[in-house]
Amino acid sequence: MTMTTDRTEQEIMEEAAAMLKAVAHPVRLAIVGMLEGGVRRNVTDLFGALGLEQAVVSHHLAILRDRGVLSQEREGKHVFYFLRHPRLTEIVHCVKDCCMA
Amino acid sequence: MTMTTDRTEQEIMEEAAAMLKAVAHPVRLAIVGMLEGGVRRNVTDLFGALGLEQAVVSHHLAILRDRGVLSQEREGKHVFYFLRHPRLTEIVHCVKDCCMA
DNA sequence: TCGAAACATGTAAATATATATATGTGACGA
DNA sequence: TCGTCACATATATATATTTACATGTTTCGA
Repeated sequence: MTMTTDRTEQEIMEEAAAMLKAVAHPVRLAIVGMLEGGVRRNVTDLFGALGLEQAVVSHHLAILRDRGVLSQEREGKHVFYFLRHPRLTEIVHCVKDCCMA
Repeated sequence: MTMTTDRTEQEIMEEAAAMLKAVAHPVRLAIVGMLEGGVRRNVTDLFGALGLEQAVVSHHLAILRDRGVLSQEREGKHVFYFLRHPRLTEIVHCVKDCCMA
């Protein structure tokens, strides 16, 4: 008899909220938006486009990675980041649209 | 010559992140989920269904109201809450799905 | 108009997050 | 193997959020 990890609704809400919290920051929201459509971008690319310091962006990338939003892959000297769940850009569009309206 | 309030991309991201932050909490995520489809629910109804104290739920409702997520309307002794932007439940579904996967 | 029902707000302590800056580490080429 | 490019992590302080609990306000019916 396998023990399925059926989380309670409350546990699911806690995990979902934790992931959402990771995205709920202006810089991190922008990063997620920049990775739409399965795009992979390295740190230099990202911090250049964002106009922020490298350490700042690395810090935010670490938060997104640790909370399950992003994955990373090294290619030589560069580390590329991409969305673990491509659907997550829906959140960016939805919240931006709701803000504008 | 009318002065259109064209916010910078950064300002939009800040507003969007602030709204997202309001939703990024297990209790508030649950509340938003309970208001899907234009449903209106009063405070007694909500704190009963959530199994939480009245003051706790009122506190979270105030955060959601102040950040533009919910609207309220009084009807006699009851205050009904509902989503200002019905689309926001998309966020609940999206983040829950991504968490499960 | 008094009391109770329904809801809101205030306060304080614990905890988490943000921001800035400094330093550390891994990979590659000369 | 040494230097540098690309990136990660550490640390400290400031600020915000969470949580719990107490108290305040509004509305309606008796």
